[in-house]
Amino acid sequence: MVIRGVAADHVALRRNNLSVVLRHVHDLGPRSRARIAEETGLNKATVSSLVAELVERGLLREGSADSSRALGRPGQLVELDGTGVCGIGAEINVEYLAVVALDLAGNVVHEKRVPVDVAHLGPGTTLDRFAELVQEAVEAVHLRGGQLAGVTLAVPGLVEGETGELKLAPNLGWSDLSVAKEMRTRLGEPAYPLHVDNEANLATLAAYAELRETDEVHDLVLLTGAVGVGGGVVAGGHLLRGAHGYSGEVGHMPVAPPGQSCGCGRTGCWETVVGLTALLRQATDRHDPVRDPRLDVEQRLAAVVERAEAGDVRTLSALQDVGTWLGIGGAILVNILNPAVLVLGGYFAVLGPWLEEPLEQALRERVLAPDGGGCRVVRSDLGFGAAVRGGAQICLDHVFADPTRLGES
Amino acid sequence: MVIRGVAADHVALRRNNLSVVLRHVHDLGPRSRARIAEETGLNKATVSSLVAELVERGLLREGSADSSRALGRPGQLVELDGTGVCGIGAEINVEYLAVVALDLAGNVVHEKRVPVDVAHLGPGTTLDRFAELVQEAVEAVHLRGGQLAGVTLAVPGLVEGETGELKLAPNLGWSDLSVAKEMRTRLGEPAYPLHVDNEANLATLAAYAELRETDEVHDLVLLTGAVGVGGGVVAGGHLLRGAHGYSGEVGHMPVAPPGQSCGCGRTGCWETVVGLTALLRQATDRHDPVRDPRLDVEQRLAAVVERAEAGDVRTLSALQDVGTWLGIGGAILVNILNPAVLVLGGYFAVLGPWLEEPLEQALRERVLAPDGGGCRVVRSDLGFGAAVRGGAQICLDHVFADPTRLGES
DNA sequence: TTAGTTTGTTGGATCAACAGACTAAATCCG
DNA sequence: CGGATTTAGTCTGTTGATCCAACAAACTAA
Repeated sequence: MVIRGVAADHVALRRNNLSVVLRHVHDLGPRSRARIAEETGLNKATVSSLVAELVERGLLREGSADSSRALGRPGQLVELDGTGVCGIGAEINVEYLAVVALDLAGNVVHEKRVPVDVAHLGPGTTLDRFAELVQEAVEAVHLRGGQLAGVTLAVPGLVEGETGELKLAPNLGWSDLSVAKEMRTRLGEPAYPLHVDNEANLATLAAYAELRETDEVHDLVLLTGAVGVGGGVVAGGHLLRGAHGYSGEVGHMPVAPPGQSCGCGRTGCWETVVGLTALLRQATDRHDPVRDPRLDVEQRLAAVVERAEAGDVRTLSALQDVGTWLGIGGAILVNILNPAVLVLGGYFAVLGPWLEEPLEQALRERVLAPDGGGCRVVRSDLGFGAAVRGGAQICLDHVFADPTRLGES
Repeated sequence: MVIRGVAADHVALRRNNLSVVLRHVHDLGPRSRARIAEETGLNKATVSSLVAELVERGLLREGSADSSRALGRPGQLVELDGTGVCGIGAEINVEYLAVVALDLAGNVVHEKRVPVDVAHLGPGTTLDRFAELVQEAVEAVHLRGGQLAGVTLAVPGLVEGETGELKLAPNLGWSDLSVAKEMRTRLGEPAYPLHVDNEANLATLAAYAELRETDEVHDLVLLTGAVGVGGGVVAGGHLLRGAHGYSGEVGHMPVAPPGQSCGCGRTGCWETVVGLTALLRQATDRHDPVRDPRLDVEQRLAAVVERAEAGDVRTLSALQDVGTWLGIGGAILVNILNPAVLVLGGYFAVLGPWLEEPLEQALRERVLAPDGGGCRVVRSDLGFGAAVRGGAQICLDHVFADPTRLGES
């Protein structure tokens, strides 16, 4: 179906086919008009017309001649014109602010990350700094002569779907704050679309975009390990947001034996056995510098990796345990959602080599469907920049879905 | 975003708008052409043309004059013509075979249910009987002069999405059986579409269709209580199937203390504390006739209801416990999926009045989002006929999505 | 040089939605 | 009672997008 449930006319038809051609070239790479026609089922003449409009709008451009075919007149390659349009993703997190601008081809146009102690700074000052960071990126995009498709802000907390209000961000100590409104004011009521979304959701979208480049995957679960555990779900090619945007809260599944108390006030939460804190508690002594939360996370993780590589028994045993617990909770998710891929992000990705074996074993044992429901475990290599990429990606997705939206406004 | 935008032409445009008008009349009831035009945004002339084609195809019909408006020429009401098209849903379950035929308006055209001990009978004989049951329904539809949109078979087990093969049905003791193929042979290679789907998934669709009649709900979770526990998820208006169709296996979440051993071979599974067996174990003595699995489930449940109503302390305490455990597992689902509604089906619906209070309390305590993520708990009143209704519904949904498909074939 | 192949464009045909004029059928009001 | 007003639905012509078939262009191979 063209457009789900909405009355359509010539304009919608054209929009749909523009989107089909643009996506086709993006997903499958440069190719001639004739080939696009053959592969999409559109008529050659129609493709010519669509390509002309997309070139006009600065989304496609004519490339070199196609010399790959032996016989006949060679085609003129049509390729994505990345430079014309950019999307921006920006993130507030416990220890840093970050921003990235991607062009339509997915290339990084601008990138910045500053360490910030958000909890100490408070919302007002943090958002001031955050707005400066975003404004820099906006200017960088304009300096390159690109159009801005939109800005998406990632926050580590519950974001109300309709209003974009931040209901609760326990790790920041914030609650009931309209980040969108505050930022719009600070950015001078900008004309471009500005959205707010959950950090794990956006990281999931980034992982999805990356996986799709090589695989035909439309169902995945992302688990990001930090102090807590974040989760995101793509089901049937759509990000699962839930009725009010509060989906993906996997950290507090009551699967662990009552022991350590959790930040949420209960015991037995999953993140008390798979969070970074849990790993370090088990792998190190109290005064081990690796436990020091004032140090940079990446450096502390590097130390753990070093010990694991050196064969340190206590470290390896802790990793084994965390991997198994990861599998116990992961099996719940796989049983409910049957994803094609379980993506490990955050610190799980860094320590993946030691976590995967016990994790996969636990999955095999506990997933009801044969062969673990066919679920693969992969590590995301986007690191801690996944959320900002996903935020920028979501802006670009709007352009791919409706190439006519830009240029007019 | 559509999974993959498909190239569209005039025909697709027309199909889309036919679908829009048909759905509009179905969802919002009889109304004049002028009103349809106003509400959908289509042109008056276009609506006239679309309605004419839908009448031609036997999906809509002209009703009486609309006397509701005070002024001006009264409109001719256009209403759903239920009689023209039917969908059939049929179910194999542990204790019975069932079938229902629904017309486009959702009215029951034919219905039958026969008690059968499937595990004893074995696949061959069971499918023979099942085919007879379906054939009767097909004939009933033809006798009424209706076109058959399709048949969907519900089975209590894991159904592989692509092939429709039944991988594993522990409660039937079946595995790796191509139910679709077997049934097609027995039905004489019929021309109508024949699909196989998981019983809980189809029950979920039925609940979704029912809820949508009154509410704007697009995210829900269904829990059906039987010996085990089945689950189904609708997210963003789409049934969540997972990569291979194995989604919704909620019964084996390891949330219970290790005690009773589960049919899957492990201990601690959710269904060992919320399944019907668990309730009866706690509420009754060993030789209580209510425990006798040879008796009809509905009668045994009626006895439990009677004792609860009479204020029997042991029964009430058991219900309280099951309700709490239902909430503990339910909270996991609500945290992951953030549904607008949690629907209780199967025996949970029957005993709902006693389960809901402890269930809702557990949800409030354990769901991270404020106010339980806004999730309501409701009882389904479809009883054990939910799956067959959902199966018939799914056939009709295809007609609503593409009203041109019928008539031609 | 010529035949064969493939690309991309052109002009006409088709089809569906749209806009506005027009007819139809009711109520309101003098 | 009859004209004004209001709303419904149809009719006619226009617009716009795709498709089709023919054709010119560009290249290879013999």
